[in-house]
Amino acid sequence: MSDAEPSTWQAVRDAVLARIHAREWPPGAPIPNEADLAAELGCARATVNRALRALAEEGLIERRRRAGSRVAAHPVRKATFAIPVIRREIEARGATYSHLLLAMARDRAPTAVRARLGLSEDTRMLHVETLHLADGRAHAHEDRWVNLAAVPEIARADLSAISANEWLVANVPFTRGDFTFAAENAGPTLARNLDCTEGAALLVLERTTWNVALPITWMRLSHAPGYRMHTEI
Amino acid sequence: MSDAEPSTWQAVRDAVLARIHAREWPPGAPIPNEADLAAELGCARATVNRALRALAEEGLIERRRRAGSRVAAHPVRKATFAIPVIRREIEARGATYSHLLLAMARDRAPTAVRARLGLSEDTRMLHVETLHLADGRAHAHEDRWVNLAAVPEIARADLSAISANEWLVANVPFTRGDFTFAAENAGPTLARNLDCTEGAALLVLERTTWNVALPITWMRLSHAPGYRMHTEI
DNA sequence: CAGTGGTCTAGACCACAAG
DNA sequence: TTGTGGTCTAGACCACTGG
Repeated sequence: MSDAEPSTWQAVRDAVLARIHAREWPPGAPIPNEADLAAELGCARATVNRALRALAEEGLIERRRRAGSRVAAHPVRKATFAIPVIRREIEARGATYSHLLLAMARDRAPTAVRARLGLSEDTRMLHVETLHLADGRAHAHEDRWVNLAAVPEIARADLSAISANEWLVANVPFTRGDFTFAAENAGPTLARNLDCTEGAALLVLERTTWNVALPITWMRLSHAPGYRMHTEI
Repeated sequence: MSDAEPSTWQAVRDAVLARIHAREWPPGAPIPNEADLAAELGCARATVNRALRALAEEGLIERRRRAGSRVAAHPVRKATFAIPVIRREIEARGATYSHLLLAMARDRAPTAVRARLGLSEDTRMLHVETLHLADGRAHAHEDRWVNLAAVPEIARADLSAISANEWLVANVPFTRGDFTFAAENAGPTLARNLDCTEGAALLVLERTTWNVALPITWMRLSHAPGYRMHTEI
């Protein structure tokens, strides 16, 4: 039959993958149970389990107790984006990073921001505006509101030396985040900051961050025109 | 000390997570080795391994043989986007899906597309233009080139009944994909197709797909203005 | 109720890279 | 060289859920 005893979970994964790709097990079809597969491939059930779990995490098969495993009918492949510190993202491209602290003040957050964070009207917040530069040219504009009740220490940080982005990543743990990608036309202020024409299409990333149930910060990152976010499967 | 015997890998994961969040093990700090942790928490090393592997996959810790595990200095959290069949994405929002086959013809692909796929100039390709609709309103415009040498059967498919997107997902296995997100201003043609103003900012997704080394298809999906892609960590 | 995946264990060997 | 993670095994029990 197949090759001699795989016995490593990667080999089991590849064997299953091969049958899926060969349409021996077409989309929607059931896969033999772990015990049978283990017997057939000559390895322990735990090894098969490890392989099938990996495939399930990739979205290629679906597993349910008692119901067994089947090939995903609609292979929802998952693309994963790394959300790094902006400085490191820029330096990874071989460019030089710098940033400008455009504004920083305690203020009352706009209703939309408070709603996102689930905060009441009178919560004290810190508003920080930062321009991130790559090789001296505008890379992205960051508009951020920080919940001072959750992170009072940031008021004493020198955000012109370390960007708010990096300070928060290094100093404040978070457990949950919420991301939204959108495309927006540059308004007059953003156009000036990003040194681009008004109306240019910008890739905008909005992020809300919590530590368990405690809202930490809301951020909107507007990238300069031409920015492309890339990933592979 | 800590709570009584976790003994489940999620409990081990949470215990480690708690110490990381409490800065007991700050970013960059080493974590005890698996054997020690297992002894301390009163469980098998395999259980600790399972927990630490999960944390490593999330990007919260870094593991290296012989060097041990340490808390990630720059927690590169990973946001994963599901890339579903467009019809299902729309139906999941409770809207009704439909699509229009705008154009379909054998043609020579533009240089840029051929370059992306690594194909020679005289490769026969199928060009398909599709408009995806949600509740009858334009959702996204799909511009697609399919490598006929890899997928000859698609020439006989009725792409007005099943979108090329869905037909390919159901009928052609792929092993590797390449994604790019960008923001672009709508040109006159796209503006007409998407029923929006010229210059509107569009979220554009480009995707190239291979089966092992065989190029399958290149696609550009331009979403109507206002579309937001969302994910959580 | 019973079959399937989910997990834990104890022990073992291996591969890799830091010192 | 040697400590650390990576993995496999055989056996066991549990949790969930479909019939």
